[in-house]
Amino acid sequence: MIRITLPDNSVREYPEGVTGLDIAKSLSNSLAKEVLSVTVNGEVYDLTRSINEDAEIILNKWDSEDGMHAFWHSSAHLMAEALEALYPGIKLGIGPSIDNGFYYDVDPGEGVTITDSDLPAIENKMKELAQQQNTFVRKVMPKKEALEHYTRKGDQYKVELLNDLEDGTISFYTHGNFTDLCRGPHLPHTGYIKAFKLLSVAGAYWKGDERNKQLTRIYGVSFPKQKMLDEHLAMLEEAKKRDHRKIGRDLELFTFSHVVGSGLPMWLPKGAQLRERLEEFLKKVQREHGYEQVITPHIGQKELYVTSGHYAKYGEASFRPISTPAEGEEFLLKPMNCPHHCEIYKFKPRSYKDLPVRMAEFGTVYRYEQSGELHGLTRARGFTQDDAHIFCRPDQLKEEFTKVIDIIFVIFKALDFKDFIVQISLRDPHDKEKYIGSDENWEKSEKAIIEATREKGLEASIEYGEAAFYGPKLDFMVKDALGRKWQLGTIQVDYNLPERFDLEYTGSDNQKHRPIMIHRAPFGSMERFVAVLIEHTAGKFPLWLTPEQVVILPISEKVHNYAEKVLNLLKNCDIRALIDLRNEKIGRKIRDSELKRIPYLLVVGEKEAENSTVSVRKQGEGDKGSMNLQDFVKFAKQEIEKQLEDISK
RNA sequence: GCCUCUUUAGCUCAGAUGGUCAGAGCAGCUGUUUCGUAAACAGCAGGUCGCGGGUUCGAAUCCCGUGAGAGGCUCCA
Repeated sequence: MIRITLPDNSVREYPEGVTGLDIAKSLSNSLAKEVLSVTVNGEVYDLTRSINEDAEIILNKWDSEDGMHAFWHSSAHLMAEALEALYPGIKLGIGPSIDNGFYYDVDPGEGVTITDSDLPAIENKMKELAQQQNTFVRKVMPKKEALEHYTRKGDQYKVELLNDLEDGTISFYTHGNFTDLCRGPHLPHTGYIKAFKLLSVAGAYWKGDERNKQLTRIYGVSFPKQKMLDEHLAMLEEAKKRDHRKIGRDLELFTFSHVVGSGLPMWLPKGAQLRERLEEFLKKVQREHGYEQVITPHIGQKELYVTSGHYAKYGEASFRPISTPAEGEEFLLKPMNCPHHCEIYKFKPRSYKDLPVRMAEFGTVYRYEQSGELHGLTRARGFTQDDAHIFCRPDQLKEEFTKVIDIIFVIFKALDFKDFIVQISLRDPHDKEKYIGSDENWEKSEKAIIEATREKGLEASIEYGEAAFYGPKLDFMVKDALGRKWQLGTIQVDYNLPERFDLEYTGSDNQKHRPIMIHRAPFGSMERFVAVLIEHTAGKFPLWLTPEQVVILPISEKVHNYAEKVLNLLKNCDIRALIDLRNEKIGRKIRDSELKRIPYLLVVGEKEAENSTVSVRKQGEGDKGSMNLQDFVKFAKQEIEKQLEDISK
């Protein structure tokens, strides 16, 4: 007998070789129906895999990631089985579960393409196979035998995968006629997979390397119940409605024109207003933190970027240089602001007493992003960074770094971004060639970031190989409506540019010293930040920020005079108000204003005009009853002022 | 840049197998209506069907090229 410890710390005895499913059944029938995988001493097992020693176990249902991933992973196998049946000779790459479903990368063979229109047929085959309720059987095989098998089969991708694996740990899963190299774990049988949908077809380079062949990736998602699938698909539809590209058009915030060029956003009046308000807000916070605004030109000599190292790294993949007609001098559209700021630093000799120097600029930059990468405002070719560079002494580095974290917190709190991910991006220790600068400086800056992050009590993941080529970064990522991660705030430590631009300050010892640079952008870029803000708020911006705060809706022409009076009063109190004088019924005016996400709607008719009142509606909440006009003005002003106070705290 | 898909009026979309297929709703304009809390009624106007070639007696529809967009991959100073 072995001793099994359950999550509530109770201990039960079972015969050796007992399975997770056996244990679930012994606890309750309903549990046995819901459980999907079992975690045994920290390792996730199939429910049907025997447990041979004392263990602490957790039975994973759909509500746990380990349960869900077993489900999706098994779904990927089911799909692969269907694909093998429908496309003889198809070769399989990898087929994992992901955050919201699963995919399989396949090579359908020369001249065979799988398109969206083929997905229903694959789904039908999957349905048919799922109904057979084939059990997943795990088998461990020596590497040699496995290699022989796949070599014989001509499955070059699996052979490649096998070559990277340690012998002795190689497991295979078989269900029905389908066998796959796989770590597992899997569901007991395919019948668990009751509801699924194949979502899209995409190209994906083998092993994520663009030098390799591009395989066909099929994405899908599956659930234990049809109702859950329906809800998930409905949720995806809802998410599409929050897409910043759609809301941006509906609310007249920004637009693109293929005549101007792809990836070059143009801010419409309301969007420009919104953006300027955000910029003013950040400027104020930065002033309080000792920053000074600077302004630099949109172009710079090519030499500037040769010096900075950017030209060597990105020159070939950038917009081509522009040149002067007479002299043929080459200039680049600036892809970043730091070299210009370095030159401002050099404007005069600096003393250790002057540091830190904090130079801020809303700098518009242009980068040649690959055409397939452009994505609304989140990935554009022209965008404005809320950039700043801090030039400081080594002894100031950590404090300056943590102060930047504080600013980012102020911004995120002000705009109610609660779910952000913090990522420390370090260099790839196996590929140091990609980076410039000495090992010593890299180690110093990586250490500084890790320490500052720890001192701030931030839970950060460490990603190797994600650093900028000149230094490590601390990134703040936020997800969009469809769960895609975008980097917003970023802080980067840089020892390299000061060296390359030969930046100096005179120390208390009267010797020349090298300052350290911190690059930072709390919003990241105005474009990307506004995009994510739109998707988070669904266009319902906070009162202090929204371009139109109050709309006055007269019921008929008879009260236009009174309505105009209300408008002027609000405007005089610096409330952004507008009036709807259209010859429309009140229901229509309300609807249109609601769709424009205007926070307050003031309905005024003859009753209101007589008593100097307004009938107040709050967006999304309906009728709030009538209010004295003066009282409403006071109330609205107070609410706006309170918001502004709160966000600057 | 690569893979798959899409591209018809400002927006959302109809337009089997090429032949009154250039349409609808909303928005716009003009009238009528002066109205109490999420779409009044009527009329009018709007498009060389992304662009350029080709096949055909005939192309929105088929083929080739190209632009733009979507979902991914790669990339992201």
